[in-house]
Amino acid sequence: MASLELQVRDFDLEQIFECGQCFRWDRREDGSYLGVAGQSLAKMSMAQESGFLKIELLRSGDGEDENFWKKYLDLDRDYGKIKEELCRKDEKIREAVEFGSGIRILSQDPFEMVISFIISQNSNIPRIKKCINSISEKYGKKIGDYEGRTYYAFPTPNALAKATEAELMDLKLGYRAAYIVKTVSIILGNMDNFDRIESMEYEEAKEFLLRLSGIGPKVADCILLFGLRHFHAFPIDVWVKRIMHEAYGFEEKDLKGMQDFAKEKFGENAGLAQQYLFYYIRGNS
DNA sequence: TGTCAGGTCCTCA
DNA sequence: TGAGGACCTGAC
Repeated sequence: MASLELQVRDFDLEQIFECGQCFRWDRREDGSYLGVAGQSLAKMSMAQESGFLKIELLRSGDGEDENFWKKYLDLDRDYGKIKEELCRKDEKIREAVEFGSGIRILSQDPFEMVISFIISQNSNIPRIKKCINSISEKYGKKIGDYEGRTYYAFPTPNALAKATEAELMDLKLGYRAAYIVKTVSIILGNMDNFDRIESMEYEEAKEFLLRLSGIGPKVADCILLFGLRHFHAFPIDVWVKRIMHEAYGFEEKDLKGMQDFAKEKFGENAGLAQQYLFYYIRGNS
């Protein structure tokens, strides 16, 4: 079994995996995290020597080498500098940054993000995780067994195209089943565009996403931030509404005001600011 | 048992 | 345009 040791800064496994950006990692009793990324199954823990992350590659997908994990964990970005800039903005964001100072934005697969965040609407994290695991088990490629459990990769668009609405309803996706069937069909019909979505500008990518079924402004911004690395995307969910009301006095309906404010105040790092604020309000209420 | 959860879509003024 | 209700399901 291969393993990697990577030097990390501004890095906290719990904060990264519990800040709501991903649904495929589970905390173990010893504080390590076990999960699937791409076609790989891995276990992550902090090495005794502080500042080193240990990644045990329990099953490794083709080409998913050290560079894959560096990109996945966004290790080449200087979060220290970004945090410093954000902290200068005001007292509230400074508190939030200090509270979640080890958060990093993962670089996840765009298609997986599309489906995962359609599922996330009007739901909660345990249920979202269960639905994503069910979909992966039924339509994804088997990765391997570990400690008595079988792990599967998230399905490709072609594999998920085999799913019917009734089958997805059986997996307890509820009314989101119809959205997924329609969205997968639209994506497969526009594969040329979807293939180049990672190189699109924010506005073009968002416009494309909003044409899919079951994707509104909030879900689109989650996909843009967590799957397409648009760091200024500022997803506004109920928690962000809450903290924008408490910290900055916005009416909860005033989404446009919040977006403009975030763009103006946090600029190109609005998405990371959103994660700090989100993690802070969830951890303090 | 009822409420609410990381929203979107549809209808109707 | 924007407000308000419907929508699957399950954790709490």
